[in-house]
Amino acid sequence: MAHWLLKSEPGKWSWDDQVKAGKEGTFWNGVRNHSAKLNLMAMKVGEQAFFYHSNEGKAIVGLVEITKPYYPDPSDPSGKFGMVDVRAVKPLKRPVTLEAIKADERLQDMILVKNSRLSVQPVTAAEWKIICDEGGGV
DNA sequence: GCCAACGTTGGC
DNA sequence: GCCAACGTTGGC
Repeated sequence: MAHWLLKSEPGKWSWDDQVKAGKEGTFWNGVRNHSAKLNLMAMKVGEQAFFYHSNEGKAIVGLVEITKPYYPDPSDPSGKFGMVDVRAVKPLKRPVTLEAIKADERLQDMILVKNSRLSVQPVTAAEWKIICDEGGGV
């Protein structure tokens, strides 16, 4: 089972917004980057992803689950990009900050560290576990 | 098909 | 608010 990391600016779409979207979840749109698109396409229903706040907060704050696989994004005029649906699973007890990730030598290979601009990223099983532990357990 | 110019993202 | 990194666009 693959794991992922989704970034959002809390001013546009925050963890609280995601929680309010409830069990049904909602679409994760706005991706306009081919690397990110490939990652979206690889996602399967039931897989989990970290929810990361960029710019403000700069921390992983919660876990979401994919509820619908890749489908076209109607807000994209080019028709090239798509989206998935996600629902909030649970918040981390303690958010894991970018600072903490950068300070952990085991996490230096994370794309978040190496290519901070990619908005949809894969996370390895090892990284997933370390961050879950760091965040107070799942 | 190359590459310069431009726009956007996101950390600081 | 600044600027570096990256992607995309468009002229040639």
